[in-house]
Amino acid sequence: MAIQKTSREEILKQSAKLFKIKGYYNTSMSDIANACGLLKGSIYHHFKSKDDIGLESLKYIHQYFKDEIFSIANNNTLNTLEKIKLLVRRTDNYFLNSEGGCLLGNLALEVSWSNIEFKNEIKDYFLNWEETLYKIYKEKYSDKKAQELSKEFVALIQGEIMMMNLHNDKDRYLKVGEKMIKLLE
Amino acid sequence: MAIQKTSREEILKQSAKLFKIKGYYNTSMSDIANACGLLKGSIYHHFKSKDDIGLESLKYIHQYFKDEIFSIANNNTLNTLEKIKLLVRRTDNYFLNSEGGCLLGNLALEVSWSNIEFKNEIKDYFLNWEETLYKIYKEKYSDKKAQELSKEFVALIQGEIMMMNLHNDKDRYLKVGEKMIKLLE
Amino acid sequence: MAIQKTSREEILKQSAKLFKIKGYYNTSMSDIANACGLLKGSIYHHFKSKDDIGLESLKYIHQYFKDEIFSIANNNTLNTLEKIKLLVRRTDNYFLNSEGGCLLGNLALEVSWSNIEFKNEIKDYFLNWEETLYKIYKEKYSDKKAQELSKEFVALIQGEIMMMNLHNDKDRYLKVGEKMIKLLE
Amino acid sequence: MAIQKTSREEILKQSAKLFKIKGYYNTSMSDIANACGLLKGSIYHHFKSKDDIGLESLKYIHQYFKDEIFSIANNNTLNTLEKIKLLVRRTDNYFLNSEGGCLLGNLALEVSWSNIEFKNEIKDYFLNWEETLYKIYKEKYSDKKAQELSKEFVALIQGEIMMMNLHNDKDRYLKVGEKMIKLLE
DNA sequence: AATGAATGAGAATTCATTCAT
DNA sequence: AATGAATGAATTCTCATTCAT
Repeated sequence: MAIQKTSREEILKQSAKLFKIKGYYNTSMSDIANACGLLKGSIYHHFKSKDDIGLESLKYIHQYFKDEIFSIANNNTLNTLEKIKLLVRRTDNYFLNSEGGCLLGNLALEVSWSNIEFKNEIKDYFLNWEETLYKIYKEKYSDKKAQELSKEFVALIQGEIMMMNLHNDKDRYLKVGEKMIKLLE
Repeated sequence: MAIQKTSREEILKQSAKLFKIKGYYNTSMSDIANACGLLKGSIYHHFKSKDDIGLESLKYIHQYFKDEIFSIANNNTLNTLEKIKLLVRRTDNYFLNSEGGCLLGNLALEVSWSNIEFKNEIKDYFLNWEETLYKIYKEKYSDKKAQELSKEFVALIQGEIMMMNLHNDKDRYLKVGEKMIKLLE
Repeated sequence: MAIQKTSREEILKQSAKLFKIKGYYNTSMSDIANACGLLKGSIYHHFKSKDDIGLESLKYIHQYFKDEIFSIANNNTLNTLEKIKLLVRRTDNYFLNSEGGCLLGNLALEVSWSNIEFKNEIKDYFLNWEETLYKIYKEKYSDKKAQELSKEFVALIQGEIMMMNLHNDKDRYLKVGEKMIKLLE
Repeated sequence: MAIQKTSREEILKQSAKLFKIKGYYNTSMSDIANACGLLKGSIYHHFKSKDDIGLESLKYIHQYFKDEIFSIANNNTLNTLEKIKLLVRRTDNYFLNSEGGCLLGNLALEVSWSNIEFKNEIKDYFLNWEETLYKIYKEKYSDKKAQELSKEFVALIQGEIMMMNLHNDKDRYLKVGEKMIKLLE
């Protein structure tokens, strides 16, 4: 997920991982400090609060998706099928290789009630994702159909990630990607 | 003052609601006691720990689904279409009228890593749900197709509940029910 | 230790046993109720507080010693040697057959600082014990020697009970009794 | 406010004192914190639990005895009589000048049933003490007699400390030391 | 006498945060 | 930047006690 540049980034990576697996409220500043090889107090050199880390880690992952995945829709050097294939590959790569699924999705249910900033970041992320798929499906489908497909796939992916976490089985999740591609073949 | 103020079931109802909205770790025993009009300590008369309440509330909602929704698949007085329509109506009724969506789904991502008993209860719930849909779709579709549809709908419903919570918009969620019915018309 | 007459006595027996083994502060009213097959609340029908039970259980065991052991010194049907032998037999019987040693001795160090009534009861018990031995040794030894022997044996017995509890070995404790007898043979 | 207010050792000293006087279960973390001029929570910076403090305080006092008292047996610059005299002086010094008698002895009866680690530390302490006396008495007595004397004195000292605490009278306790010395004159 | 729900104070422990060094 | 001692509020849980039934 990019090379480590700063301690700040390392902290975000480690906390994103912990939040995803253990949940936001169940992850303590000690857990984060431990994971980074720091002491609790030292974290406050980089972030002003736990909520700050929470929001920044959401933004960090969101940015990663923007850079690596959502940008594909605007890549004019690829045709429609190539776009969706690349998108699926990159998405799978993230969700399958990083333990615990989707940070923004996992936190959506836990924190969006209590922290409006978190909720907005998460909403924004999913809207960006829908928009990305919409742009790609628009190349072959009607506006209405593209709208429908993009929204449904985003929801379905989240649902299947939940099931993948529970049942330790990647098959159903992978089927979604295949289905997304098939519709553009 | 030894008059029974609160039943075990009332505590489960209140905590299920709180867990769903605020999350498990972010809900304190004080929150639960407050919601029940009791003092913190009094809760321990009914449950031996917070985890006990957590597990029992999952079981309580799971049982509600078994009784009210999953049982529909075995109701021989209804035809296939009537079954799915009743199931969708009852499901909508629960998810739309109780704030915060689906307890088992919401907690799935937050707690299943840290509490294996919670995870097993949640897995079981989703398997029961899939089985229910499978039985109904089997009446019209092949085994394979019925399997696929049931699993996909369960995941999709969870995904759409997540989106409904985020975007405060019931339309997408309601579309899933319509789609479930249409496939059996 | 006498036949059960009342629930009250049963509660005292059970709490004496628990206090001896677990300590006073580490024994809860629940523990006592459990051991008696009662519920917590029911105990308050018989005793007005935990301290009440504590004090009464000390008195109960003290009374048992008065009746069964300390009275031996005044029994004119026995000669000196018979007295000490009976006393040792009865003492051994109590300390070896009831788990955990000597209630009054065990609690002496734990509670006498915080509860003056407890402390006085325990002091009285040990003074009665010393006096008993004194009377017997006076039959053969000088006043001064009898004083010394009685005090030393009481202390030594307590020390050896402590060691018996720790090392699970009755030999050293039993030696004290033998020594007590030998001095009067 | 991050200046070190209290060292680990200071906490051990204060808790050893409190445990000795009030008992282990009757001493709260607040009591300990108060005695150290800290807040409850701050103690956890130094120790991970109350049991941890309990065990470490036992070890701390045990170590003090090893360093200051038990080591005397191996001091080849002293003759037998000098050894026992120094040992008695140092022992008296500890038991008479520190309120409440002997930590390990006081806790022996209260906690050894419920905490096996405590029990083992306490057993070890008394075995070390016996061994120390054994080595010294061996210089003048037979193996068997030395064994007997060492064990008896250790038990007797504990018994007399209990009586000293109860009756507020040091005379009996001091007699034990005199007796220990007389046997080597 | 016994029950069992409720109380309220207090227990041990955790946690986010601060700050002098 | 990092440390680590300290804070103080909050958390889970326990306990002795009360009292209507």
